[in-house]
Amino acid sequence: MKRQEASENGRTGAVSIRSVAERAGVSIATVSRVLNTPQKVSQSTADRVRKAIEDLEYRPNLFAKGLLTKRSRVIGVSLPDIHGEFYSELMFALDDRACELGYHLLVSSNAHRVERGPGNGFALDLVDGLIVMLTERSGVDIEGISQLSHPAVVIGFDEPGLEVETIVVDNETGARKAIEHLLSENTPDRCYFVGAHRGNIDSDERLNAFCAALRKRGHEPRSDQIARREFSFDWGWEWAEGMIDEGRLEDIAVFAANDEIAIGIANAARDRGIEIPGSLRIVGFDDSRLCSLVRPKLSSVRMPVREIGHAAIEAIIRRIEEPDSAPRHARLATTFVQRESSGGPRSMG
Amino acid sequence: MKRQEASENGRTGAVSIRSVAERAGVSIATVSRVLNTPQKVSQSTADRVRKAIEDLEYRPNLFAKGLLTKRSRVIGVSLPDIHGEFYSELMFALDDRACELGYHLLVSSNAHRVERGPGNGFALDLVDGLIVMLTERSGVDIEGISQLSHPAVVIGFDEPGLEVETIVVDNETGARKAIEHLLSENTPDRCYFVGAHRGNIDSDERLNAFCAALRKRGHEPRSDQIARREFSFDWGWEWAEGMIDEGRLEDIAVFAANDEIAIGIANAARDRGIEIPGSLRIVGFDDSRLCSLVRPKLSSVRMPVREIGHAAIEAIIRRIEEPDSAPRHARLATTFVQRESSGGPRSMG
DNA sequence: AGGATTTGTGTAAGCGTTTTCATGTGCTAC
DNA sequence: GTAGCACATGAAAACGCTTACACAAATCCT
Repeated sequence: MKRQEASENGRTGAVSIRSVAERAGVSIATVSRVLNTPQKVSQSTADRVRKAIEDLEYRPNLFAKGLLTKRSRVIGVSLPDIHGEFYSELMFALDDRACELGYHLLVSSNAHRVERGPGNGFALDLVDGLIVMLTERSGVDIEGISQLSHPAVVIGFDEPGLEVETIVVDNETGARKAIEHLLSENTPDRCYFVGAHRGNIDSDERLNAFCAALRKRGHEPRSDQIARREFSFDWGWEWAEGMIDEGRLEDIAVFAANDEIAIGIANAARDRGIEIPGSLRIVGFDDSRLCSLVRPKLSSVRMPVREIGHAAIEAIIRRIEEPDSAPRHARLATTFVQRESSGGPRSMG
Repeated sequence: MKRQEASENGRTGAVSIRSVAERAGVSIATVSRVLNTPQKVSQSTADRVRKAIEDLEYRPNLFAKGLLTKRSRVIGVSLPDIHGEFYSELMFALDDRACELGYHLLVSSNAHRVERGPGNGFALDLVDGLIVMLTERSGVDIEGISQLSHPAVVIGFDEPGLEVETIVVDNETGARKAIEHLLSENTPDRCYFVGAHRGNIDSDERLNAFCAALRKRGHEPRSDQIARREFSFDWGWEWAEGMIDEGRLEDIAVFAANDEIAIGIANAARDRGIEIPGSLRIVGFDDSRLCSLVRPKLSSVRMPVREIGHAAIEAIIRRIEEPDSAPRHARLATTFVQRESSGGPRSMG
């Protein structure tokens, strides 16, 4: 209705700070102050200005503002090629907290675009800071990230003495609990690890926990107890088929590096009449929604996804607003969630 | 190393178009032309300027640029509270195409923030256009959306004579195929619909297709053949339990409005020893990854998620770049994917 | 060959803000 | 009374870029 009211100012149709100033009978400086430092403006003037702002439906031009302040209240988010529940949960968590704190999210899943170089993609220069999630150890370019002209927070990768803020998940805690649970009924030589390819940070850490637990029981893991390829249902299935063909998928325990692998294995086992958890005990990882959807319900290790998201936003905002504070390094715990697929003493959820 | 080279220009440390101009011995206008309209610049000058740009690692300030051009190459995306595979697939599709076309995504899942009003959230003024996805018929505020000062594209809602560009899924095509498939072995009076609450656009459309198919067979759907609550595993489960208690979950067919509901029903059935697809035939909707993970594999109707994403980006960019073109209205087909849970003649996937 | 055109470049006027500095007003304090 | 001060406001200078306009040099036409 009163949209795009022609400003007395003439020229451009858009309503600018100038139109507001004229309507309120003050200078543009005062309008600006009402918006940014109201305490510097008398009550009566402020009211008049606010009225004008409302009448005109004035909204400050963010480009002009950004030009001066070098701030956009936009956070760049670069996620790896992860799918499903994890992705959406993380995004919601990021978005949640960002909104709460008055920031916005500029996302690019195509992580490669973090690279700089004029002309190219990531509107790197629009954002106030960058959240980068990593899953692979290789091609990390942590150096590059920490030398960006913007503050950055890295999710998923940590290393002593890193200059950027980091947030990692402590795969070890939950994994150990899970494996010990398996070891309560299976001997170490009958426990298996099925994960993603070497180089995947999480898979590797989970494997480390696996090996450590076995060694603690005095058993050096044999190479055939460890299988690695990818985080997929098919890989789990295929591995299980192989094991079954060799008659080795019985009376063992499997620690899968994620839920999809675990379910692949479980499905193959069931199709071949192997009882879970009777003959085959399985634990997955991620505690995705899948766990309660499949039968038997899958024991798993919970990732604190929401917490990661919240922490990442808080971290990046801290770095944006207090660039000189020392970068922190957070480590969030994982927790074992026992369900049906691993049998054992107390059963829940 | 050569980061933040002090510009001969003095003042600010950052490298601006001015530093480049000085280094290349040209005016800033020429630098700008090299970047934006190279054909207006002689080859030799252009080379010199490009060299300077490279040396200085110059990157144009997007705020200044936006201030003039009123363009940011950023697209706002507002998604409803959807989770899981669908969300991530859609985001990837959007991101993919957006990147390809040189745009970026500013997302806000908290859709409410589309509302305008000064001071508040959505960096509405930074974006060149807006993609809004809707799932509920109520509170649509389509008017509001079409009156925004930016071009907009609506996903999921269409209505004759709408001023905004729209992209919807044709629930009907796939749904009809699915129901006809069920009707090939079950009589219309033994077919059930389990969906989300009235008002959810997709659930309602799927229900319509369900009713239409039954009527075409000369059967007016009884109210007990239709159950609605929400898109959740638990709802499916609960509904199935109720049916089982009344001894009515046998020798029937169920068309669930999404996969989660379907799986809830299937799990409840299996726990109670009802054979699928022997005694109970089920079809879900969405063709999510879940379908192949559960046993029996779930027949479903595929949503063209990638296509939606791509179409949305292309649409919004068209509206941004040719604001005067007539808004289009796309309707993307859904397709029935037969698996195990619905039995029937040919079995695949 | 001389004017008309084209081509390449520079000058300068903004774009809509924030912010420094100067100015003016009305106080308090001597 | 007037020096001193706090407070509210305005004028104007940036911020880094695009682009209309002006102008010189090179190119074209008859």
